[in-house]
Amino acid sequence: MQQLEQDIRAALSAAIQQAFGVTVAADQLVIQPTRKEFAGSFTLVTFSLTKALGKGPEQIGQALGEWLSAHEVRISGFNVVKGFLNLEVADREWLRLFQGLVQQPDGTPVLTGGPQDVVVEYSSPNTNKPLHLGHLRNNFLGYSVAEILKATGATVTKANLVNDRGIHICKSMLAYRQYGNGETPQSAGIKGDHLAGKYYVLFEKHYREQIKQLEAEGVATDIAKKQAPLMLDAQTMLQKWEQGDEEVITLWKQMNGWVYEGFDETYKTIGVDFDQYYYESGTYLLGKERVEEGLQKGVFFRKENGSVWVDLKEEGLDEKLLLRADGTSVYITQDLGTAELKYQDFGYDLSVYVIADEQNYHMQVLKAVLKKLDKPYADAIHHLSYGMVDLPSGKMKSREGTVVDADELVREVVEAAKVATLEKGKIEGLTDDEQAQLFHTLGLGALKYYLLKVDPKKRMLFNPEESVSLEGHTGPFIQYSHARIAQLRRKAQQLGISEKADFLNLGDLQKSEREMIEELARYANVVTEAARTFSPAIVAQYAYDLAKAYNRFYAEVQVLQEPDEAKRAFRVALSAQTGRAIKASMQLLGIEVPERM
RNA sequence: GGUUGUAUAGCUCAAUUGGAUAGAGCAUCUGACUACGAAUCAGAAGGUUUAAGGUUCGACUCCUUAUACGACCA
Repeated sequence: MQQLEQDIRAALSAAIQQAFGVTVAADQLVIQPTRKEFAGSFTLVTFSLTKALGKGPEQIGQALGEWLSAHEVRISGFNVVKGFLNLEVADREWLRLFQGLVQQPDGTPVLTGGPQDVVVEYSSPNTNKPLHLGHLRNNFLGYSVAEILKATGATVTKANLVNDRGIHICKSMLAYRQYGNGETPQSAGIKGDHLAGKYYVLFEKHYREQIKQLEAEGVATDIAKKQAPLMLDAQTMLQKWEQGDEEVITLWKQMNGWVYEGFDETYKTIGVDFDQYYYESGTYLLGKERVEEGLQKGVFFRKENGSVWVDLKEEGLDEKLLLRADGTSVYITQDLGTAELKYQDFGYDLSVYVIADEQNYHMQVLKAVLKKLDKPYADAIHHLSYGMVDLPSGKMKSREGTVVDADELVREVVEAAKVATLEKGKIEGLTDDEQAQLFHTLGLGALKYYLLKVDPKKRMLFNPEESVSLEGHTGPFIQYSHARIAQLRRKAQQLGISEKADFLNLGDLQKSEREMIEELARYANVVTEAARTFSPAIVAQYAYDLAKAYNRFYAEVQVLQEPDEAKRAFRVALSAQTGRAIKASMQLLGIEVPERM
């Protein structure tokens, strides 16, 4: 397709030279896909040529159309509508293109000339509570972007930076020590991450009670928040942690260990993985070294109280704190360390951070600080900034208990898929294990597709009912098309129908056949664009377009009943190729496709 | 207060980056299973693209101002 467009551009450029004696570079021409309501596949916008050629847009279209029809065999027809020259590509050319696609092995990279060594950091949870809906968007985005970049031939490392230290973890630990009675995930029968979360909630509850009590005693709210005994205890615990207090460290290791087991289970269930883990406890010291480096280079400065700052006013940002007066690190300190470590480990030419857009400013600062330090990898950093997920009831707020838990949500979507699938009654003959696997594939397919089809940059609304829907613009709609193709191929095999034939001499194509080939031919463009813009939504839209086009084709023409042997083989092959394309696209989204459903 | 993002059909989202009559899904209405899987397909209806100006042959897209909602920085 890309090649075909290049050829058409070149031909148009030549046509302009011949017909008007003016030179216009091929890549300057404005070419776009022809809109559905007109005949043709490629459209030249001739408005932009009127000045250079000194003729009206319609006149130009007519002249170029005639020249191409006469001189370019691949153009079988044309029509001019106002300033648009619509070009029809010969069916034989489409078939040639199709044959090329069929012969391409699965997993052939789409070379884009983009970055080759990439690190994608995503998920990056705190260890004081379990994953929620917002994390799911992050995880699905990160996994998918990594897969998309891989599809362009890049070597991609998926990294997870675990925020395993800080005041929030101490809160869970403190509450556990006070109220836990030695409970463990095993003894309580709950996942480790949920157990930690339980004590975090417990801390918040008692903490709030203490604040209320202080307020009742006449203490001002902001002071009460700082002076509540639980908060003081948590801060003491954090200091002890930084000093390496044995008891605190032991408890910290124990609780984090539980949390990691819980996370691993969730990651496995939702089908994401990581090649490399980083822990903030292991990078914040390295970050402090970077701060020291900046002081020595004279790009950072120390205030009277001993705190370290960087002046980013020239970059359009403010002064930014890098290290507290007491020498303890802040978030950005650790990020400086992690960036350095990642570069040491992988020497990337692109480092993607999948982080919500509430941290846009923070990420700008990080990049600016690394530039101040003259780090070679500063420009390779890309913040994949995604919008937060809202509920119909508004923002998710842990304080108000409106957070949608990831594990629970996954259970619900799988259950919904199970109910719907059993209702359809099309899966007789599958074992219990196979059925369970299928429900999981469908439920997760629905959820992932729902979260990935929206442009990452945009804030999105999570509607629970729509997220488990199996009809319309959904994951299961696409999965269904794949299952139907798989069924068709099984039948074709039973009937001894070959998928191989000489496609080039089939004669005229049906409209739905031609459209199907055009869709299939777009794949490389789609991957290129998705990689360039870090947008799985583009792939999601494409997978839907494929399924939609196939369903139309399927309704309009007969495949197995087609009397002409060559056409029959072609349609089976077209179906098979569509199945491959759907599977490949969905894989880029991290979504499995079933053989039946 | 400063910086920044968003605003498209009743609802949720698109619009190939400045091109044709702004497209899908859901919801509503109509039609298609004794044809290869109806989780499907075909069709109807639904829009002053928040508002007002501006640039352009041409604006949902770019510029200015205003309004609403969000995020961040104090």
